[in-house]
Amino acid sequence: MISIMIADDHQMFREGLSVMLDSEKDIQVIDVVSNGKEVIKRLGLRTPDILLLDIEMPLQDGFDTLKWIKNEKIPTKVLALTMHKSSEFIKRIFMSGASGYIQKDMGRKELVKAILTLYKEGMYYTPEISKIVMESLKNKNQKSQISKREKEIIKLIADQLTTSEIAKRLHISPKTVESHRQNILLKLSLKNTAGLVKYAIQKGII
Amino acid sequence: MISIMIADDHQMFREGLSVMLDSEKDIQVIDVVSNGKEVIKRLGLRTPDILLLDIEMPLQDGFDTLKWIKNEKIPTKVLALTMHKSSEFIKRIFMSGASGYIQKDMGRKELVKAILTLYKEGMYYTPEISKIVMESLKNKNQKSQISKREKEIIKLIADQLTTSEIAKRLHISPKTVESHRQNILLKLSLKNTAGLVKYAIQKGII
DNA sequence: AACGAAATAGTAGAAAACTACTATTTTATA
DNA sequence: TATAAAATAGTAGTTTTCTACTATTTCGTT
Repeated sequence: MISIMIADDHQMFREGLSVMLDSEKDIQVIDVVSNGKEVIKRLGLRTPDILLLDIEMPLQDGFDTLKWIKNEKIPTKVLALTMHKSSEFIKRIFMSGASGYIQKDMGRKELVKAILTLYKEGMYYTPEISKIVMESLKNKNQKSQISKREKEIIKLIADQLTTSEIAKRLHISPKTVESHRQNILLKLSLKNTAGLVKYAIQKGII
Repeated sequence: MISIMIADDHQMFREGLSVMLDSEKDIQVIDVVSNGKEVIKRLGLRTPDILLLDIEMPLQDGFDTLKWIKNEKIPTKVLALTMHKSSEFIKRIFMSGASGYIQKDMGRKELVKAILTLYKEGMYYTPEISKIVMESLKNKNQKSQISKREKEIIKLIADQLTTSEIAKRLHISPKTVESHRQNILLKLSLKNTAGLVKYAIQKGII
C-alpha cells in the first residue's frame, strides 16, 4: 500500500484526484492539503510515501516546499504536478529536490504508473522530459537567471510604469533602470516590452 | 438520475472529476471529452442533462461551444467551469448561454450542489457571482467591447511584432494598426503596451 | 581575500510607441 | 435601408523604448 499526500490549491482538482487515486488498490490517500505551508505542517506529523505536489500554489509555492523537504531530509518522495513544460521550469523542479514530474494533463493511467514507478524505483520521468532537460543543457549559456532586482523591475514595467517612473519609485537613475531592462531582454531573448510582459506572466515571474 | 457530460482539456482533471461525480448517487457521467469540437460531435449523438464545460480550452473554446449550443437549441444545460472571476468573463459566459457558473477551486460539495440546483431550477450561481455581475452593470459604459480585428492586433503585439510588422502581416497601413492600438488602449483604459499584454493574458483574450 | 554576479550609471543615436486629432469606407443589423 | 460600429488611413509632434557600448561599486560565496 502506497500512502499519498495531495497538495493542490484548487479544491475541485484535489478532491477529484483524491477520489480517483483512492479507488486504486495499491494506493491510499492519507492527506489532502491546499498549499505549501500546510504541507510542511502535515509532514511534521506523518510522512507519506509520496507527495503529489502542485507547483503553482499561493502562500508558498512548490519550489519553496521542495526546498524545505530537501533541507529537512524528509524521506517522502515528491511527484511534481504542473501544467508547464518549459525546460527552465522542469530543471528547477528537479534541482529543488523532486523525484518525479508529471504534467497535469496526463491521464489516470500515466499518473498511477508514475506513482508506482516512483515508489519502486525512486524516480519518475518520461523520455520526453529527459529529452527536454538534456537538450537545454547542451545549448546552455548558464547565465539566464533573472535576479531579484530584475524581477522587481519586470513587475513595475507590467504595471505600466515608464522607465523614469520606475527610477523614481526605486530611487535609482533612469539609466540603471534602462540597463536592467536591456539585460532582461537579452537574458530572456526577447524583443520588446510586450514579449517581456507575456513571458513574465506565463512563466509566473509576476 | 442526472446525466452529465464533462469537457476539459486536462485529462487528469476530467478523469478525477468523472470518478468523483460517478460516485454520487444521483449523478451519472455519460461522456467525457477534451475540447469544444468533441462536445459538438457528441451532442449530436446524445443529449445529457448537464454539460460541465471548461471555458479555457484549445481547438475551440467554451464561448464558441456555448454559442453553438444556444444556436442549435440543444436542451442540455451548461455549467461553466473556470478559474477566472472577472466580471467581464462571467458576463460573457452567461451571455453566451450558460445556465450556471462555478469556479474550479470550489469543492465537491459545492459542485454537487450546483449540479442539483441547475437540474432542478435550471440555473445556478452564487450570491458572490450575482453581486459581481450586478455591480459591473452599474458602472458600465457599455462600449468596452474589443472587436475581432482588435483582438487580432493584440495577439500580434503580444507576439512582439512592431506596428509596421503587424501592418505587413495584415496587409493594412501602419496608420491603421496605430489607430487600432490607440483605440484598444482607450477602450481598456490602459497606458501602454505592457499593460495591454498583461490585461489581455489575464482576461483570457490571448 | 579573491572572484564573479548583480546593481549601479553613463553617452549617443535610432526605432518604436504614444497623443491628439480628422475623415472615409466597409460591414452588420435593427 | 438607415444607422451605428468597425475598419480603414492620414498629419504632426512628443515621449518612450531599444541598441550598443563602457565602467564603477556592491554583494554573496568560495
